[in-house]
Parts: sequence; C-alpha cells; structure tokens
Amino acid sequence: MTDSAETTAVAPVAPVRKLFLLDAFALIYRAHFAFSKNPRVNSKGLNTGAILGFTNTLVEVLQKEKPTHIGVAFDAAKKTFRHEQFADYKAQRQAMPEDIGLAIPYIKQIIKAFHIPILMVEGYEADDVIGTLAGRAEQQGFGEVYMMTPDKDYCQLVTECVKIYRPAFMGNAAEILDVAHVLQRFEIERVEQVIDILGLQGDASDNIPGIPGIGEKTAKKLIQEYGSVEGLIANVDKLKGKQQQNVREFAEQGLMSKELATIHLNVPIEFEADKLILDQPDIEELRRLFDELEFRQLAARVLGDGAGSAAGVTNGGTPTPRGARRPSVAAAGQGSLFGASSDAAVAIGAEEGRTGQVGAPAGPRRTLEDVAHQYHLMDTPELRAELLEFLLLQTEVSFDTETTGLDTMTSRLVGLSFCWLPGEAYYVPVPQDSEAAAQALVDEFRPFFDAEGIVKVGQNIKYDLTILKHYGVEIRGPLFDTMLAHYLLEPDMRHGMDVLAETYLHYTPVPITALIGAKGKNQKTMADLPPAEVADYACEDADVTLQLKHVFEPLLKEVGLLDLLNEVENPLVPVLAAIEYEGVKIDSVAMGEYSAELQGYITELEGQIYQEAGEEFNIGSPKQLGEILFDKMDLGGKKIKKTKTGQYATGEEILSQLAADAPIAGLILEYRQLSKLRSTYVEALPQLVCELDGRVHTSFNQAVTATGRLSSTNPNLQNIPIRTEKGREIRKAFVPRDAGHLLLAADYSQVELRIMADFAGDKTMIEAFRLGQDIHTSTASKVFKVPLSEVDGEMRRKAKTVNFGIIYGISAFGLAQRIGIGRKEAVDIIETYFEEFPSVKQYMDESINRARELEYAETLLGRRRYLRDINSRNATLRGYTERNAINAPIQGTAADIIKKAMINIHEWLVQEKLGTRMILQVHDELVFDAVREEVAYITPKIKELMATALLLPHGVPLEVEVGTGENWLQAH
DNA sequence: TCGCTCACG
DNA sequence: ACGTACGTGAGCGAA
Repeated sequence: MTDSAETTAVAPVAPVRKLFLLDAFALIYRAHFAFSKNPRVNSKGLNTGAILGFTNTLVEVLQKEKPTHIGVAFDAAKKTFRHEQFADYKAQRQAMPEDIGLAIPYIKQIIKAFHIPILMVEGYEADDVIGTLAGRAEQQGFGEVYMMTPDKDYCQLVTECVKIYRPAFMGNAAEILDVAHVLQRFEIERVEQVIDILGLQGDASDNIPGIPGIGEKTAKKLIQEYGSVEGLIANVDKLKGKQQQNVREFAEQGLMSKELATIHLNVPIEFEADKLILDQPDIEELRRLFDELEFRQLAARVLGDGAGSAAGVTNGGTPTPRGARRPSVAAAGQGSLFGASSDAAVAIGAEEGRTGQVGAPAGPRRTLEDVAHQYHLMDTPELRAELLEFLLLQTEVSFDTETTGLDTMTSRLVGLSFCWLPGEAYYVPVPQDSEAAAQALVDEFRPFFDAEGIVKVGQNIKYDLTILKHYGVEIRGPLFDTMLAHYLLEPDMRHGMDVLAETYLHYTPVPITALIGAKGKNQKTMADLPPAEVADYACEDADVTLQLKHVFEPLLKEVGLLDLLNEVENPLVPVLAAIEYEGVKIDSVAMGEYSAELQGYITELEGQIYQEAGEEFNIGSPKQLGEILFDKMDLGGKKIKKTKTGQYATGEEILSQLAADAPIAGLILEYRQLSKLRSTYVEALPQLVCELDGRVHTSFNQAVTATGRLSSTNPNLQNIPIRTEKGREIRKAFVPRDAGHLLLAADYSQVELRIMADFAGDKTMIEAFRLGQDIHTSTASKVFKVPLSEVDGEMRRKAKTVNFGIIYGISAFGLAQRIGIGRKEAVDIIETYFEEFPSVKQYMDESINRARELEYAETLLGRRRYLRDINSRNATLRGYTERNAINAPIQGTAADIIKKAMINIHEWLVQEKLGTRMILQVHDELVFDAVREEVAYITPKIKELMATALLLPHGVPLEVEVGTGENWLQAH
C-alpha cells in the first residue's frame, strides 16, 4: 500500500455514530391507544395493536434513520426512588391494561430477535436511564443521539447533540425536537427551565402536584419573570393576592414537584457503546414471531419475502363443478340445492360471538382456500330456474349485487349472488351484451325480490336496492343489513364487510383488488372479468353476509337492540334509497349567475386586502396569512394564538377580535365567507348534477355518526348555507322538479330541547312547551328574573345560547366565550338556570352517573353510544366523555324520532299512491318535492306523522312547522 | 394525506 | 387543577 494521496482520499471515514434510545412503555401505550378504535385481534384472541404499533415504529426508525447504535429502555417493574420521595407518585395511574400486559413479553422477544439490548435499571424509570445514557454518549463524542418518545418530559434533556425523536404517528410525520423547539414551546431561555415549568404546573397523570392555581400559562409567565421555582419563591413578595398565598403555602410542594419532574442523570449504568451497536437481526426468530402473531404484511416488509400465507386468492376461481353432482331436485325446504352433505358445507365461522366489545374467539384465521364451501356458477336458463325455485322456498336469503362501479347512478349490474346456507352460495352472471338481456335476467328473479315472506339479508343493502331500482325492481319483505346491525352494536367503529368477517368470523375474504386490481392504471371492473372468476368472490360476499347475520342477531337480542334494528334502521333503508334515487333539482343557471356575482365581490376584496397588507399573497393559505398578519403587520399584540402544529391560528374567532382595530381582518373574514360559498356550493353543486335526470343525488350514510344521526355526502346536502344572507341565496337554486311541484319543508321546532325537558321531567319547562310559549324567551325570563313581557332581544339571545349549551354539557368557560361575557357572569347564569330548572340539573347528573355505571349512554329506543372513557383518569378526556353522556341520548333520540317519522311518511305516501316525494333530511327537517294539488292534503298529515312518530315519556308535545315555496329558501 | 377553516343541525 | 359545548363533511394549501 503506497502512501499516496489517492489512497488516503478513499480511506474509509469513520461513520457518523448515531444512537437511538427508545422509551418502550411510552411508545407501547401510544401504539395501544392508537388501535383502540379498531382493535387488532389475531385468531388466538390476542390484542396485537400495541405489538404491531411498537414494532412498526422500531422498523421504521431502523429503515429510515439507519442508526449505528440503538437500545430500548423499559421502566423497572419495582418502585422507583420517586415513590420513596413522594408516596402518591403516580398513585392515580390506572393499572396497566391487560392487553398491554400480555403484549410486553412479545415486544421483548421481538426486540431480542432484532439483537437490540434492553436497558433496565432497578429503581429507575426509563427516562432516567435514557437521560443518563444520552448524556454519557454525548461525552464520548456521539454527535447524534435521539431519544425516541412521545413524552414531553424529555424536553429537559435536549442539547446540541441530544434530541427528541417523536416517531411518525397516525399519519403525522416523524418529528425531531431540538433546543430551539424546546425553548419555543415552553417560552423559556434555557432548556433546564423545562423542569421549572413542569414542576410549577404539575402533571395530573403522574400525580405531580405542582402549585395550586398555576397551569401552563401562568407557569410560563412566572418562569419568564423569575427564572426558576427557587427564584419564584425568593420573590414571593412581588406576587399578588391568592397567587402569593398559594406560592407561600405550597413552596415546599413546588420544590418537590420540580424534583419529581427532574430526570436523573446519575443512574448506575455503564455506557458501553459497543454493546449498543446495531446488529443483524435473527431472521428466523423474527419470522417465527411474526408468524405466531399473524403479522403478514410486516413480515413481508421486514423479512423481504412473502413470508407467511398472505391473504389467499382463489386459484382461478372455477366454482365447484355442478351438473354432474347435481341430484335431481329432491330436497325441499331449507335444503341445499345440490344436496351437499352438511359435513362438507362447514360454516366458515359459526363460533358463538361475544357480547359488546369486539372479541375474537380462538381458531385459525381462514380464507377461501381453507374452508369447505360450495360456490356455484348459475349461467344457464335451467340452472337459474332451479335456483329461483329454491330461493322461493326460503325464509331468509342473503344476496349481493356485483356491478361495474360504486356510483349507483352510473354503474351497471354484472351479477347477483345468493346464499341461504352457510358455505353454499350461487352466482348468477348478468349478460353484458345488451340492456334488454340484463333486464330480462333481472326480471327472472322478480318473484324472489317481490316475495314478502323472505327476509333479504345484505351488507350495505341500500346499494343493492338502488342498483336494482334502475332495473325497475322494488324489493319487498323485511330487510336485514349486517352493516347496520354492527353499527348498532359498535356505533363508533367501522363496519366494512372485510373487517367484520375478520373480527367475527376469523375469515379473510378475497380482496376485491385481487380481481379488479388496485385503483389507478389498469383498473378493471367486474364486467371485464369472466363470470367464472367473479363467482367465488360474489358467492363469498353473500356467504359471509349470511354468516354475519347469524352472529349479529343473537348479539343484538342480548343487548336489546334487535327491535331498533328491525323497527327503525332496516325499514329506513328503502326510504333512504328512494330519497337518494329521487334526487333534488338544482337550478344550474341560477348557480352560474351567482357564481359570477360572488367572484366579483371576491376580486374586489382581494384588491383591498393586498392594499392593506402592502403585498400580494395567497389569502387562502393560513400559513401565509398568519405571517402577513402577525409577523409583517404585527397585529394581535399579546394574544397571538398558535395552532397545535405551531402555526398562527387565523380562525373566525381570532379574526373577529382583530377586526375591531384592523380592517384587514374583517375583509379577510368576508373573503373567506364568499370563497367558501363559491367553491363548496355554487361551483361544486352544478358539477354533481346527474346528466340523466338533471338532479343531484346525495348519499345518506346510515352508519357513520356516533349518535344515530344520518350524514350526507357527495354532496353533503345537510350543510347548505342559511345563516347568512349571501349564503341563504344558494337555497334559491334548490327547486321543485317541474312547474307542477312545490318544495315543502317540515321542521321540528326545538326537538332536542323538548326531549331534554321531557327526559328531565322538568315541570317548569314542560309547562312552557305545553303552553306553546317561546322557549328561549321563557328561559330568559327565568334566568334573568324578569317578567316575560320584559325579556329583550339580548336576553333572549343569551338564553338561547344557554339552552343549547345545556344540551351540549355546558361549561361556564364555553358559555362565556360564546356570548361574550365574563366567566363570573356565565357561572351566575348557569347557577340561576339550574336553580330555576332543578330537575334539569338532576337529570344531567343522573346521565353522567348512569353512564359511569354502564359505560354507555342510550336513547329512547335503546340506541347506545359506548363511553368507555367516562371513568378515565385523564380529566380532559373524562370531561369530553361526560358531555357525550349528556348529549348522546338527546341528539340520538331526536335521530330516532325523525327516522321513525321518515318511515311512516314514506309508507303513507306509497300507500296513498301520492306523487309527492321525500327528497332530503336535515336532522330535524324533511324536505318534499310536493305535487301542488296534494299540498293541502299532505300538510296536516305530515305534521301529524312527524309529531307522533314517537311519544316522549312525560308527554311533551312535538311541534312541526311546515312551509312551501318555489325553492328551498321560500319553503322556510 | 393531514390540518385548518367553515358550512349545517 | 385541568380544559373547556354536541354532531357532521368538504375544499384548500402544504407536504
């Protein structure tokens, strides 16, 4: 080797050493709760959310950050020195959830399989261990040390070289916090002051007391002023009033809190860099673990092979042969069309489900390949005839439609599948060569769809109903929608068939992408595939749906929700299908004109704003706007707010405050309002007009809200403007279908308040409703203690806000903000309110107590909303859940009522063969496209059906206001 | 894809 | 002491 310049140039440079120290428990807890909405349970019933989340994070950091050194720290199981210092330390902390306890051993095994050292020191917590090691690493010349944790306490440890690495989470990108971040976040000058802040404000979750009366803001202010807790105590004389008293009295506690918040850097542990060097993982062990845990995707990603049996795709999809095996039709009744022995047709899932919370009984997770099934392609007239004959013998059949897309207005039917015995299903392809042939095929099955005595089971059956409507089929007989069944069981989860099959049947259906590919290039439709390939998929859907019904029905019965499903949700399905199918006529010409008008105003405002700002910028960008207002123009003074992502907040509330002395703020608000109207409504709606009939067809989703309300998408027709003059104008473009029709709008007046008054059994309020008084005026008279005749507009407005606030689970702070009064005054108003309406107060308390007991709230019809956080130790979360406990029964009962009314009205319109059609629901309002001549006849009947849809227990009457007009605005 | 903002009940 | 009214969906900008 010569000593030439060349060789020295290529001599290996010592790689930059990059150390990652992971805080295991903090990451595990976070991962666990991230999956709490849709728990991941493997086939052995193990909740794997925490394991998967943690491992994902670990893998991601290994792949993306390529550390040279790494270690994972765990808290020691035993008491730490902090417990000795302070007996209550972390006393509030709940026991570790069982699922996490079970996950820990797996996580440790995985870490070991990665050959990563586990760091644990008795008597110390992970943060002490990490802090100590990070410091020593820095001393030994590590230039990059990352403490991987979501925990803000670590901010005190950040230095030039030691930083916090907050892993990517719930879609947020990973984030590195350095010294500048910490100083900015805590508004301090030196990193060490983090502990002064934390010590002063305390930490409820760790039971660090802090000093009473000092929260985040005050802590920042005081530390800015006095530098440290000690400095504050030394200068206690300079404080005023209560604060001075508190600091004096709790000085000791403040110092102790600071001590508790301090991460200790003298943990007896050696820093041996060599032992933390990142090593090759034990592939075999990882494969074994991932296999056991059923982490197929992760295995594929980490181990780079298609490890494990990825979700199975059927080979070719040729259905079980048929002709030869088919005995002449002998069996009758519920028998199999092909006389398959019941052994062969093993049910896919069929385990007893568990109640309430999603559960996963033991058993391997299966796919089409693993399960005995008989799926048949019925593609001749003879086979179809025979199928129909059998269908008509059943009392319950699940069916599914295969179509060319998801949009009901434009998709064509490709096939039908049917199932009445688990494991055995039939697929009927629909001819694609002509409309007439398709129609003829559908007509063949009309006797089935018409049969009153057959329960039709489906997953999101509204879709199938709508598709079939385009072929002139109106399905009769009871419906059972498995999506809605699950919605009632677990309203705040997702209800897609694949997830349901996984969870309740331990079965992984063939993914649709296996047939038609992923979206994007080369996306096929069902119509592009030979029927034999579609058959397995289609049959499986019907099969799984039937089996889900068999699981859900007993579960619903057990918790008393079966009636709600059968009396409300299922019967509502065809009503919604009809509403969506009808659509709403939009006057696109009027929209176009209005768009131009708005654009005129917008352009003008833009000019004025640029002039005020002294430059042009993108007003629609909150980022740019914030910089202009708060940096360049220096507005806002002391009360500049930041959003949680660190940007300037520029919301309505902020700008309104600013508007008093900065004209630009008012202009921006107006600009925002008009842009919103133009882009979201005036421009967007005409584009969604269906070419075939000139109307807009929204989708009402029946399974998204946590309370039982409907929601509307594509477009959302439940948020068409009305509150402002320029917004209201848009309603003029919602018009009747033709000159022979009018729009008729029927509104419940103050349903939610009536429901609350009734549930509370409040004599005063009930009386006011009985007498038909204006409820807000009546409330104002009570709360402000003046005679009814002396209630002025301002008092009524405040009382109205209070009434709404009550329904939402009022807080003095919130009320004060909304009506722009002091907190003290708000407290007084609320107190007076509860004195005047004592049973309301009692009812609120009972609602919360009941929810604490049951862990759910329920509506008049027994609809549940689970409130599993109501006993949480996290005060914020608990408060939120308590407000839900108050609001959910009220909002949900209102939803129950209008749903009932919709069913009854729809049935009545059909029965009377009227031409009037229901076309919209907006939570407490129904809109009809009414035949002019029918208006006089239907108006009182609609009122009556709405008012009597459900009777409230204490007999508070429901009132309905009806209006008609040439457009939606006039109808009000 | 997410956060922000804002439309509705 | 904490943080602060319930429930939705859509368009936009920034990554």
